[in-house]
Amino acid sequence: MNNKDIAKILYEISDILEIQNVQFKPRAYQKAAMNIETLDEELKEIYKKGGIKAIDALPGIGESIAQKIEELLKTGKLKYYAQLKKQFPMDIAGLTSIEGLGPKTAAKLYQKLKIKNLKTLEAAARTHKISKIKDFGEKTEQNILRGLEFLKSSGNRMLLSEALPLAEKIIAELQKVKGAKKVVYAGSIRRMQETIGDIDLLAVSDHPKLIMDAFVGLPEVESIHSKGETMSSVRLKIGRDTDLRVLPPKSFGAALQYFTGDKNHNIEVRKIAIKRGYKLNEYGLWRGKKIIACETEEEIYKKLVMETPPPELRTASGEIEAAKKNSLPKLVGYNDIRGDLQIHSEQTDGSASIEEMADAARKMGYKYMAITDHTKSLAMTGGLNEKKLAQQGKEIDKINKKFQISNFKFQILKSAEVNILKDGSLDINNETLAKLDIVSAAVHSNFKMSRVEMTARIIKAMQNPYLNILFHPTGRILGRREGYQIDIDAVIAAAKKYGVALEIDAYPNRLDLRDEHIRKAVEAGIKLVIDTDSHSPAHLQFMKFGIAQARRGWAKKTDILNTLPADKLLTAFKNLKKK
DNA sequence: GCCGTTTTCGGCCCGACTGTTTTCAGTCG
Repeated sequence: MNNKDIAKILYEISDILEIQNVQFKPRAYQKAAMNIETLDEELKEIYKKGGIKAIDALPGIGESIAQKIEELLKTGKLKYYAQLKKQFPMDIAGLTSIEGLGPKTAAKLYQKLKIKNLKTLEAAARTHKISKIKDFGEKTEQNILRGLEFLKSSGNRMLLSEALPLAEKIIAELQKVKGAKKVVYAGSIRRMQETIGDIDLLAVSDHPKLIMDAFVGLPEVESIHSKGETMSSVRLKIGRDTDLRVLPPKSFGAALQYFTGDKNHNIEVRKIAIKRGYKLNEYGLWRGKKIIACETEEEIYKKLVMETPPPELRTASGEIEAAKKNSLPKLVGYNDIRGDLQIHSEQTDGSASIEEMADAARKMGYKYMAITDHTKSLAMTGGLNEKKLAQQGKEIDKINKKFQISNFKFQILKSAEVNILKDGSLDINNETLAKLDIVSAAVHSNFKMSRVEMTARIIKAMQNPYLNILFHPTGRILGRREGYQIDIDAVIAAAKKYGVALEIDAYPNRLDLRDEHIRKAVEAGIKLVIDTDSHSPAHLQFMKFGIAQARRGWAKKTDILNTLPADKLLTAFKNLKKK
């Protein structure tokens, strides 16, 4: 029984308690489930080490839920859950994945029509049995059928790199509407989360109706979920939902605050407001019937006696406590990066020449970049061997000389994405590695090793005296694969011991390290780099996603080595090795 | 059922929109 299984059961208990109109408990179970999902250690392990006490100590989990987890870990079953399930034996998670269908509706459908899952739901909707139940009608039935179609056609969430340009395009169209003073994105896009469910937009306008009409009439819109004076929700043709809120100009800051933080952040902030005798909603911070702050986010947070957390941090994971103590970190900025340390050329699997990539990097305002082609054991990319790496080095020397003559103040660093073999050795000899400016390495094969073996393999590679950076340390690909099993704490400890920096790979479907790993690395005091893993000039633009990832991991400028000028960067790598 | 800068007891975030009915429950973010 792993964390996912346990969380799923707790979510289901929450839903059933919700159906039974139990007060407060649903939220408690939901919170516990959410916290369990984000743990990076298995409850099984935590229990083995610290027993029920250690489980009880986890946030959102108290005596009662801890006991239930213990029962699940020991027996694989939970009596309390089985009892609840007897009354409501339907697939609640499946049924409630339909937009607009919640646990209570699922319960009614079960009680009236014995609907247990999506299959029986569809059959009932198609034969018009649903519209005949009391409290249900024609529209509800249609909405259920539409929801079923949507589920069949859509995948999970979209990448930030897909959502951001789409949001920007819609914003550009809405800004043309008469009376539109401001249109911005909020929600998970403003937090720069790695994946996005819905797009949340905010507009400020004195003519809300005009902008709402324009919004639901956009060519990208497929259908309208709801349309009101201040809020509308649509489904786009690409199968994604977008919500727009229109507010009076004065409420802009309050609305931005309200619609940026995730649910947990907002709950926490509103609690603080209540404690201080206020009420906080999307129109402002209220004392009684009087608004005392609303125009900017800063004045609202200030009235609550705290700093304004950067949007990327607003997930109730410590930023509120830090903001109260004025101890929020000064995060690495979107303009702090001076060079990109993972770039591929056409000599392996890139699409452009070294010089073309360098031109693109200079246009980004960088002072340097590293060419990191694959090495020989990655046969499918035509990986370079020792001889070809030496040749590439000579070519780089020539281009650098040319740049010097043109007074470009830009340097190409010699590097490589060296393969870590199954036994943890590198596939390029040390003599050749010694001649590179920076040595980076990554795992590209044998992904399915056990956690113990994979961790040992990577740590062995980190012991190589020439290794400077471990690229995309977990190997995960968003929407495709989990990543290999590693003990991230052990890898971080090894990074510290052997003077190796860890990469934050900015490629939109990698974003590897993950935010919580970055945070651990920062706390452990190890150094990081942010690279794009570019295979074409256009990919260099991905840097902002890597920086966002670093920010969500609480990384400061000083934690990120490629915020340094080239000479200091190379010295920093050397110094890491001396320790 | 959880939690603690009001608290080991008494609180627990907030509002808009829909659908189906006539005043609101359910859902969503």
